[in-house]
Order: sequence, then C-alpha cells, then structure tokens
Amino acid sequence: MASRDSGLTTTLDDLLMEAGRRDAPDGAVDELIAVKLWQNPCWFSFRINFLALQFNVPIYRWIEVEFGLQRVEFVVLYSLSLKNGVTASAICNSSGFPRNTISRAIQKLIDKKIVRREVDPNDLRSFVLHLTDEGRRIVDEAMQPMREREQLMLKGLSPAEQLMLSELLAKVVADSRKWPETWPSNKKSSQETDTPEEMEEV
Amino acid sequence: MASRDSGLTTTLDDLLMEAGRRDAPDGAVDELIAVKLWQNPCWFSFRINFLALQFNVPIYRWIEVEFGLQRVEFVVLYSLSLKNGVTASAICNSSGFPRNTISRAIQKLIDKKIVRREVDPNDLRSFVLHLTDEGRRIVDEAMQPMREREQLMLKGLSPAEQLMLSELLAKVVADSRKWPETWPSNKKSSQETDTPEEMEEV
DNA sequence: TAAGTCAAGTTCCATCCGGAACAAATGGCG
DNA sequence: CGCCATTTGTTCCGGATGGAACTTGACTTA
Repeated sequence: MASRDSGLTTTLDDLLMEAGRRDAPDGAVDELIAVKLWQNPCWFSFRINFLALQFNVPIYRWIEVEFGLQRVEFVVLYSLSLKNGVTASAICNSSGFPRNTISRAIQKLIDKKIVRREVDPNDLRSFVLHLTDEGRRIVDEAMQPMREREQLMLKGLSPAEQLMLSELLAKVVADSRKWPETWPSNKKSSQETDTPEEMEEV
Repeated sequence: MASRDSGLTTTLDDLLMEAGRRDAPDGAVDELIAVKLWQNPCWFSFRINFLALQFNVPIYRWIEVEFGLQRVEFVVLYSLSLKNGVTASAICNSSGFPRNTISRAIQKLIDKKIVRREVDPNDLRSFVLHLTDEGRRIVDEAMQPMREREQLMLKGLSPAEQLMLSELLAKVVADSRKWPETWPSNKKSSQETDTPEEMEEV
C-alpha cells in the first residue's frame, strides 16, 4: 500500500504509473482505458496484457478463418517452424499451454497432415515432431500478416525506441527463471508444496 | 519476407529481434524459449505474451484459491476499483472480454454480494455498477501481491530502465486506436464489412 | 533384475467460453 | 409520431479447456 501520495510529493511508483501521460494527444483513448493506463498501480500487467490481445485477437481470428486452425494448433505449428524436431513437452514449456491441450492440438495437426511425428529413438516415450510441406506453407503464408501487425503496432515508435523496447523486454524475459510460478511464495498458510505448470502465448 | 540476410549485412529487423542477446548470462533460459526470444521474427508478440502469462498464471491461480473468483470476475472487480459506477459495456471495451462472459461474471459477483447494480436513470437499458464493502476489501487485499509480482518481474531493470519501459509501452497503448481490429485489412476477399469486438486483459 | 520414482503423452469429464440469436431501450430521421 | 438502425444486456448451446487420473517407458538404487 501507500503509493498514493497525499500532498505534492511524487513517488517513483507514481512516475512509473503515469509515464507517457503528457504525450497523449487528447481523448486518444477510451475513458476506462485511460484510467487503466495511467491511474493503475499494476501498470505493467495491464499494458502487457492489453498489447498482447491487440495482437492476438485479430491475428488468431484471421488464422482461424484462413487456415481452419485454432490458436493452440497454430502455436504448435509456429514453434516447429522456429525449431524443427522438438517434442510436445518442449512446446508446453515454451508456450505454457497444459500438456493435454498441446497433445490434442498435435493430434489434430497430424490428422490434417500438417505435422509429422516420429518416435524418438532415444526415448520411446516421446515423439519428435516435424512440419510437413503443407505445414511449412501455412506458416510461411501466415508470417507476413503477423509481422505486419507487429510493425503496425510499433509504428508509433522510432527505430531507436523500438530497439530500446526490444532490449528492455528481452532483458525482462531473460530474467524469468527467477520468478517462482506459485504466488505469493511466503504465504501465511503452511503450503510448502510446489505445483507449477501452465502459461500460454504465441 | 526478406529479413534473413544472406551475407554479413544486418538489417534493422535483425537488430530488433536479437536485441539483448549478448547480455543473456549463459543457459539462462530454456532452449526453445531462447529461440523464441532471439530468433523469432515476431519478437514483440512473443515477449508480450510470455510476460503477460508470467504475471497472469500465478496471480489468477492465487486469486482463485484465495477468494474463489475466476479471472473474468476479478477483472470486473478490478475495473470497478479503478473507476466506480461504470457499466458492463465499458468493462467489455477496456478489458476485451465478450459481452456474455462479462455479463455472467457480473451476475456471479452480484450473487456473492461483491458488486451492486443500479439502473442507470439516463439509459434504462444499462446498469451502473458499484463495489460493496466486501468487494473493496477483496481488491485491497489482492493488490499487494499483484504489485509485488510486478515488481519482482521488473527487478532486473534499474528504475531508469523501468521508467523508459513504462513510457514506451504507454506510448504504444495510447496509439491503439489506430490499429484496425480486423486483419489483414486489405484482403483479397471483398469483405468490406466491419465486425470488431473482443480482447482481454487484467 | 526388481522396486520405486519420475517424466512423456493420453483420456475422462465437469466446467468454461464465446458466437449467435434474442429482448428491450434508445436514437435518428422524414 | 412511426419506422429502422443501433446499443445494452441476457440466454442458448456446441465446442474448447484444463485438472486429475492413467499408461507406458526411463532412470536410480540395491
């Protein structure tokens, strides 16, 4: 608590929260959005979430109508396009969807002949996944609109600012090993257990 | 297309994509995550989505077990805590959940006596929402862990860097009016229609 | 090699979710 | 005023989602 200053003092938290407010043209954003932007103690999570959805919603809707793939399926596809021959569990870890959801998506993709699956000779429990030509075609075709959407969203920043933003975000992501996945960690209840799991993203 | 350079040239896209790679300590992140971080044409959407989930998953799980509220319900609650007396549709617009999902959440919150609803005398279709004392108590109690989680995630950045990040993100969000919600906008098909809707966030 | 533990994927099932259709109120506009 | 388009919120319903239990294989230890 205690971030709302009573008088004229301005704390770091206030600075962070209200950053960029002066630059905003006019009634640039909706009323409640403005409040969530500039009078929100959790400024970081709001901005991150808001921007994620500004990307996800139109893109995944388009992918759905264009290729008949739902989000999880495309996440698998995209992961494979970045690194061929990964396993389902690796996709879970990097994408954060639960095991069963990824498993279902992979099966659908196999049925659609978009990915191919081979038993990993080193570990008979797991499978190694590969894109088929069709899968590669789809990802290639989807890539351009995705990049365009990103670039549209970043158009308000200069190249130097984009570079700065990229570096800062990468720095935060690279730090992610340090955050515990259960929260809050030091809780009143004596639950020392650790049941991690889950996430989600592109 | 055409961002992968064949020779020694380095494009702006490459710079943006690989930003912060040198700073990464060692095997700081998982293999596939590293690829998605630094060899990903859609670097922005990955980082944004990844960070959003690093915040959302532990926080909303905790809120679920602590208060018995699911994500959408808490989003409504949180919106009201930032601005009292808003309508369901305003919450939709700023949070991006579809109408029916918000509607259900509000009804659950009313049943639980966490929010209160009054007919808007100016518009008999809509309702004005208010937190009850219980609702206020819950938000107050949840705020601290949320802020702590944010601060933990940003701990790797100096205050100056945090301020920079805040400003850059705010700048992008404030620009959001300009992105069309249907994508791609100039498509081969002659669908000039406009059926927007949807989003999602904290 | 047998037992115990852990990891990879799958299946089950109750719940959640969101698109679409709907009812009711409002706001033009001639 | 009467008509039509728009907006607000709710209901319906099929499909998606994820927690938990389960199967199978691998690794450890004795």
